[in-house]
Amino acid sequence: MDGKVRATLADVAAAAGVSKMTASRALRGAGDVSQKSIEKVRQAAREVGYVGNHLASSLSGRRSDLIGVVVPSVANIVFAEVLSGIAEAIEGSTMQPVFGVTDYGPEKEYGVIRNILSWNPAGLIVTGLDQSADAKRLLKEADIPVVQIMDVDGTPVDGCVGVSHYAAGKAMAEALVKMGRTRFAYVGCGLDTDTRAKKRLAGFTEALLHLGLNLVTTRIGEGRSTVKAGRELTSEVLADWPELDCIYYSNDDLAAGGAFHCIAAGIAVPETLTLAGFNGLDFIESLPTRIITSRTPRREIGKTAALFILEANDKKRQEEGRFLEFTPVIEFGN
Amino acid sequence: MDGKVRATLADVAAAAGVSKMTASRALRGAGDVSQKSIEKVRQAAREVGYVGNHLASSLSGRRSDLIGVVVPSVANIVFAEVLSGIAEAIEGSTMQPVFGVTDYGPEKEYGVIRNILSWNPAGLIVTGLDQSADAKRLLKEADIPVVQIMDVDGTPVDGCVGVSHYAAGKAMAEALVKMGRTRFAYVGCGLDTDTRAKKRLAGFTEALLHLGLNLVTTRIGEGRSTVKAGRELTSEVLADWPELDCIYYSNDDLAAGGAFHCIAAGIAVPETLTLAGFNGLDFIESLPTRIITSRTPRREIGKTAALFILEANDKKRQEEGRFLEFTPVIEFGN
DNA sequence: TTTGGTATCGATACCGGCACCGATACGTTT
DNA sequence: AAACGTATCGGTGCCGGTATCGATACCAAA
Repeated sequence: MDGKVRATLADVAAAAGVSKMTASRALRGAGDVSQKSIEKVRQAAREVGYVGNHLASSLSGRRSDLIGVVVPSVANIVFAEVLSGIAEAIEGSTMQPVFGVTDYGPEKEYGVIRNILSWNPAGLIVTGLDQSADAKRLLKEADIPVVQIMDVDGTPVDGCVGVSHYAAGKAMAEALVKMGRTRFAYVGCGLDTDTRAKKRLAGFTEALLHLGLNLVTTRIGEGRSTVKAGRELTSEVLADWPELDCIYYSNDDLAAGGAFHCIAAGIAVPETLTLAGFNGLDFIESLPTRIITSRTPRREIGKTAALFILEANDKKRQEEGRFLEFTPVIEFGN
Repeated sequence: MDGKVRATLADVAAAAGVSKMTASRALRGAGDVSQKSIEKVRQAAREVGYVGNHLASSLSGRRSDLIGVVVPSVANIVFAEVLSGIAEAIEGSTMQPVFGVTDYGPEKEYGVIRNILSWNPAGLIVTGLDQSADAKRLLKEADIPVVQIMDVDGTPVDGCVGVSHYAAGKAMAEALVKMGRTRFAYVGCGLDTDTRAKKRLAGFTEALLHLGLNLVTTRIGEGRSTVKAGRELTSEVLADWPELDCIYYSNDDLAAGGAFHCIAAGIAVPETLTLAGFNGLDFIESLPTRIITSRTPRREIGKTAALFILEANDKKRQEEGRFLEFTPVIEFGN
């Protein structure tokens, strides 16, 4: 169109016959501009194809329109839904999410947080409460709203939205015992890095103990939690312990794998063997067998966290870090 | 630590007893600095806790370390895996992905692209080849590497990585006919907005026609593609057309729902009824019934697209837009 | 000694916006 | 007519880096 490079505010101002400042004010709806000027500037902006430059305005206005999001993985549908909730919340605003993936690695998490902070984001959403001490210091000194999500078992740096995994594990144990189950196995994957799954397991065994019961066995797989792993681990654990009447999985993916094994092996679920997972993934309810699960409001968590940040940016005063705990609902299927 | 605000390059320079320029060069490994200065500056940076400011360097260096990513949805595991591939590719570089969600809306897509462009990204990855004319103009004039992903049926603006959905639909039809299927139904969701699903359907019916066959019926659901919708639609379509021996779904989620219906209804799959989907989602192979699917390399697509952009940024010369077509592999399960 | 080359460094001028404050125009009050 | 208030606008100076080019020091070559 105009040859080389993108139009700047100066081009718009020149085309409209006003100063840069007036053009700037007109375009972003700041006061002190006549209606006539506003229209002239808008028209000029359209003509030259002005797009604006967030980098410049963020640098100048010492507050960017970027929201940093740090998650352990995006290939996991749970975090994808969190992202989706965040995207929903900032829809309409000029905010844009920029994300980093930690692969459940604390050192990598530190690097990602550092990197994202260097974009001067308006706020930061990070997964979990168990960052390294260095990372927490970074978050504390950042002087922007920080929201830690998914977990509430611990001390948040600032804001916090999530569920108590410890309580979720406990509640599930109690529900299963109430159903008459007594011979439990636990099947999980990647427990060494997934601190939240560990908290659920702790709550689960604690509650069992309280009821005079114990886990018959525990089987921890290598690698990521997948349906396939769940199917294999279930097959293995049942071969060793055929007397089990209930398996608690670290999440729904594994539990679904267990369900598939049972269908293939002709095991009656939930009569002979009861399966329980965590998350309440949507497809669970369409499964041909009943899986018990704790439904977590993943999208709401993302949405709420983003809203916390939007709010904190609106009001000058830096409020106390906001806190919201959701309680997972146990779904028995039907 | 130092009281109010983050340390800047000037602080580092002062602490190291050199000029801003020398500090800048030392920290980013540009030449023309003595080893001694480099160490002094590094030490000083560590002491004052320097984090850098991407906004400033991007504005100054007229090239940012941001990669824009535009996807129709993140709640869909397919695009989540694409993001995962992108994250993997830029791991180690200073690049950071910033993403926008279009919800399959062309106007919203235009807005998102515009918004992301205003961050002066180093490159842009957008889903599909079927943007609005306005959006395409934006992409063309952006003067940065643009990679359109997932689809190759059409004319890319610049780079392109994906699969031919038309060919995938065709290949699936041919494979199913070869297996002896003759009475086909098509079940899909959201066809009005999902242009790639539409291309698969076109290829599928075209191939059937070529083989002297026709779709017995087509059932298009409202809303998003979910396992639940697949189960319901399958139940409905089988009630109306019990003679069907094959259903082609717009994707694997729906097909899995179909499989669950068949398990619950006691229909022999694949003997009585063959089910075919699209995507090759991981959990398909663990299903207790065999579903046929076209496996697409989603993570590779994301990774390759990001690599295209990294490459284009390395070399000064703006090369021809790069192009890579993957061929989906039909998996019959086993 | 003079010349020339290389390695190292710093001053200056931006990048593209926005905050701040002063200037101007015009209508109103006294 | 003088003084004042309000609405509208523009100049200047940064935000925190980097590109560019010139300056300086030091050593080898002529």
